[in-house]
Amino acid sequence: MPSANSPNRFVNRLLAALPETDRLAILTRCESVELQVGEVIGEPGERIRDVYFPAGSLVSLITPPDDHPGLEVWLVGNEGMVGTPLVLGVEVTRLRALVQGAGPAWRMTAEGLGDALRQSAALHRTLDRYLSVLMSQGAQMVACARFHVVEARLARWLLMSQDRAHSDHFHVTHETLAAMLGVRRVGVTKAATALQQGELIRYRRGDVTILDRTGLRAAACDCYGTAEAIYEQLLG
Amino acid sequence: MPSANSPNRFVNRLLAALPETDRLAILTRCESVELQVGEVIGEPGERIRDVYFPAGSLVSLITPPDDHPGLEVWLVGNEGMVGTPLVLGVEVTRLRALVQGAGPAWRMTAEGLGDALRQSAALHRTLDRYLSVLMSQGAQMVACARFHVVEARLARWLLMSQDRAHSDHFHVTHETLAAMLGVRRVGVTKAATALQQGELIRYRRGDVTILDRTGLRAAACDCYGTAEAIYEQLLG
DNA sequence: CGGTGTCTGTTCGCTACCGAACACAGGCAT
DNA sequence: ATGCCTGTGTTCGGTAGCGAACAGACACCG
Repeated sequence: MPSANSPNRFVNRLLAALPETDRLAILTRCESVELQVGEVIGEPGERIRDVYFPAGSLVSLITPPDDHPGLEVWLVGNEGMVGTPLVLGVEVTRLRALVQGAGPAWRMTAEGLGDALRQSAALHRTLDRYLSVLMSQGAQMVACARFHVVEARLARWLLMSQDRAHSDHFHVTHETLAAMLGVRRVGVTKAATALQQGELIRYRRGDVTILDRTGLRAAACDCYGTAEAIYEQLLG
Repeated sequence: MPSANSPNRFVNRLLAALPETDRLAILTRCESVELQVGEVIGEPGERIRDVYFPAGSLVSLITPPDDHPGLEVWLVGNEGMVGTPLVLGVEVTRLRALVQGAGPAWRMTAEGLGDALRQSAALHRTLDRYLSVLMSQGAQMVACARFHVVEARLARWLLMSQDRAHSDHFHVTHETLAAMLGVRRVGVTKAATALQQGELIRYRRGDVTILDRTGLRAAACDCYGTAEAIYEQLLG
């Protein structure tokens, strides 16, 4: 597991997969930014000004609370991108993009992305495939949110977060997790307590450490493995 | 509300939105087929051979049952298309496509779609927008499956089905509805009984008739209106 | 050093839904 | 008619999660 200052702290897998020339051309259009926890880089109904390719950072895409609390649909780290509607020529989003983990990301303007897509067929192909992955994973999330118990969903979230943040330690409160999973904070506390008693994780005032990744996989729902498999199949 | 043999029984809205010349060129690549209830026109993991543009027919896209019953993610009628991954250059699907309502559809081979996309920028643009709609509606479905009670979700399903089938009468059993909504049959029976007692619908051995559309809208969750609004905003 | 806000733990009664099982009615075939 | 299959209605005990409310524990700050 790479440490916080490992070399691939600045790598985004979508961009890394591109041919050298395309990648360099695209990176010159990008700006390197440091995302901060709690920062909102996209709001439902708003025009998308920039797209982000997270490197060490972690971003939640959340359905806006109509009558319900709110619910994370996708978790985006260095394997993905924020601002996908632009790839399809659509300038608005219906999801809130909330930074969950601080870290670097590559930022590009909407126009920059348009130019890049026109110039690099490889980029276009890669992002199209990524969209396809998101649709499959989204379908999976529907079932996950409907059928799986809080404890399993929490374990899944922690695993995905660890993968994307490239660290076995991160900061997130029960309250925040509850908002992601669409349950009460009490429900998270209960599930987290169980995971801690099973020596799978340790946490203390928002600082979560993953102790036993294998055990956590066993506690998580299959959605974790399935989601990873979908990605690897199309972009691995 | 158009009757079962109304003129737009053979119309697909995605195709209808195209400029005359593009539409005619595309329709020559299409074959008109009659889909039968229960027919499966796509299986998880399989290569997509054909895409379908339903006209009077109705198709459910369902997440495969891993440990759970199974759950409808999208309902596609004459406003949409089946086989969307191909638009993104991906040849496999992870969803089961099950025909819920018999009726006509336009069928095109995978190669035909590829050619059509290359020749008609308008088609490409339209389908890209449609994909964007699906992603937004999918995010909505995650929340709907998680938060809303069976009765509201059933009402929503009936409304969507009515819109897409262009008929206030169709055939679907409680058992089937249970599989769509991811609940037990008993749960559907209970909810359907309530709707029937409220004089919103009538049903008898699988034949459902919608009596009071306005009342049904009130009984349904907001996801109905939201999903329609998303579509209209981008493709209306 | 005490005060204040954040984070976590626990309790209460309540509801929607679950799994399983059984009863019954309409329609079709023999 | 008899029997069978499909579709619907009902019941039972059990559980995961809900809303609300409160209590303790830690951390920072003046």
